[in-house]
Amino acid sequence: MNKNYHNIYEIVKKIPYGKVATYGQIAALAGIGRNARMVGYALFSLPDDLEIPWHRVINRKGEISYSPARNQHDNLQRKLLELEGIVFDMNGRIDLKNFLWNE
DNA sequence: GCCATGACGGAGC
DNA sequence: TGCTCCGCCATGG
Repeated sequence: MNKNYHNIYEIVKKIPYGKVATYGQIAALAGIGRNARMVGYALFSLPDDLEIPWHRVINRKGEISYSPARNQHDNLQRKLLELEGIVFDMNGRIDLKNFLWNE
């Protein structure tokens, strides 16, 4: 467990209600810019118990990305986001223009 | 220690 | 926007 990983969690927790952030954005803010993949790794190994809004973290396309292992929870993340007022288009994507978190 | 894999991102087409 | 290729690098076999 690195300090950077800790930063990732801290940053994800800072994402405001009704907003989303991309992996690259999180990585940049955590000081590990190029390691967007590590952000995904970190979140993947994250227990659901903690109060970390992992569902507000998406890929650059504005779509929810998830591991095959989490496949059964695909609608969970989407549902959580919809509850926050985030709208999905017919392709299941989020309008980053309106919902992307600007620090 | 090498090799394959991966919640990704960006450049090029 | 989509697809492909490449770069980055932690993690596991």
